[in-house]
Amino acid sequence: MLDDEDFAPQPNISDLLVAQASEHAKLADSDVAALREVHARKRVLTPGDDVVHQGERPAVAVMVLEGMLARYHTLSSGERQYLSFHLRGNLPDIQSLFLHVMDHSLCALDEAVIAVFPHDQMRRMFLSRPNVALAFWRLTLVDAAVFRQAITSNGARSHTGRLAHLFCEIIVRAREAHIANGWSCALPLSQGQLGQALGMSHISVNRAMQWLRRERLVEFRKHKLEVLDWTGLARIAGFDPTYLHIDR
Amino acid sequence: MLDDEDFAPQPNISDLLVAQASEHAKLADSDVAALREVHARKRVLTPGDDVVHQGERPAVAVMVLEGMLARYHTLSSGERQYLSFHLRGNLPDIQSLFLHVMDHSLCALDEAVIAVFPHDQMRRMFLSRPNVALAFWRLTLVDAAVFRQAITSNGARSHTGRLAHLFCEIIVRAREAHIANGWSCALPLSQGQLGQALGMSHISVNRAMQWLRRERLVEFRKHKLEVLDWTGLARIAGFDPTYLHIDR
DNA sequence: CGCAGTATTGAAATTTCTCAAGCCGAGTGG
DNA sequence: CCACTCGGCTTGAGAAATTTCAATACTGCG
Repeated sequence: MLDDEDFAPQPNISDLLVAQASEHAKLADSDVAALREVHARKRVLTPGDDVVHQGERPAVAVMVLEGMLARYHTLSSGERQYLSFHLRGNLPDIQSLFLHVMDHSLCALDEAVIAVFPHDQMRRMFLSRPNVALAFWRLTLVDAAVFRQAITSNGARSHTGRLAHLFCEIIVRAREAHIANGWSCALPLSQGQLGQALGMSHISVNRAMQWLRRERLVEFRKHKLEVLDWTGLARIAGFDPTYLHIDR
Repeated sequence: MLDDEDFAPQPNISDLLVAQASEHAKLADSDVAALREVHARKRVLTPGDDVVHQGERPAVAVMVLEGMLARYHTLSSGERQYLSFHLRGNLPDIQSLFLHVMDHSLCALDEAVIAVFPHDQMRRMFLSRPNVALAFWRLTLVDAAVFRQAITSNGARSHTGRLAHLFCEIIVRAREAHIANGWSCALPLSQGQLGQALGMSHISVNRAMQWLRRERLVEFRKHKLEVLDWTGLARIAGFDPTYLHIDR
């Protein structure tokens, strides 16, 4: 069977991991070498596949290589609340290294490919290479900042504001991860799922979407997001990219 | 002027810091010694005082000694969204060590006392004592888990569910921090502020509160929370303490 | 005592959700 | 190639939840 790499070159796992860490701390050559020592397995997911489930105690952590993953809570009612979305390079369950039982689940939203790292290898590396630990720590801190924004979106923004804000965040992060095409990128979510992320019904999502469309701010069709008017969209969203901490 | 300690013995700063770190990682004697080397300043706050403000680049991090602090976002409209509440022992802006510009503010909710630690001392310690770094890392991960719950509360729970959930979280954390008195503890928030935390109007908070009261689940008067029926409250809230990761 | 901030109440205005139906496009099997 | 189905999108309208507005208590404090 042919590997994807024959068609669309996938980033090398180690390269991506090093790139990710380097965004968050100044690494010495020895740090980079240590990172390259980490042994990863690749895994392909189909839409809806759970990587880990709420309550489990995983022994591995993953990095997104292709496609999109999401974290979500399952309420006792069975209702689902999406918590965050994860693009190439993200490590959406790195916290499981230290928080042993999962307080949420992680699933694939589309056809996705992930790299799987054993916990013990990572832990060993963090103890021997404090710099690397700090890099990944910072990465989890940015995660937390994104959660904070979501609280504010769900708590204080209008429906259109929420949707616009999510679109802003996704496109900025996609561009940052070099998986955007100018001002458009993949966003494999239905309106129903958007509702489960933003705390609104799919009907409300639909109406907010139409408003953004009528104002010629964004286009969203067939799982593809296209920002038509960045300035306008960011204004409606009240979007301030500070919280993504793309500086260091 | 008399020090508070003459009346209500305040925990020693170093002890509290060590206790906090020990909850999250197994520390060697040398780790503890290093922690005790950190030099802290004490600071007293009055209700409403900001410790750091959104946009600033603090050079220090703080730990709560007495009273309660809160993180919050300020929207362009001027509206405020509370993000989290912090009790004795919490380090509510430790992330500022690595995320240099604050994406939110931190304020005192009542008369509060904090310990102030210079960033550079902490950073030095983290590099020389990876174990300690891991302990504080874990602490920020629990923080993130609490944010995730807040997303779900604001997004998917009923009004009474949200209020009940917040109450559950606060009482559990207060008991954990040994600042509760059985099933009651301080909670220096007005109904309006609760609304700004839970994404609902103060009227709705009032009505949810009355419902919880009528059901004899909780009592909340004069900034004091009293849980009358823990099981009932937790059921209404859909509260599962897993996310607080009080295990290790 | 009176002020300021908070809590409470009722009712109208508004938003949001639910329900129900129709539509559209992609994929399937005859 | 077309009819059919399924899922997701769209629309409208009534029901329900929520907010806003307005007025009235209550409380601690100077």
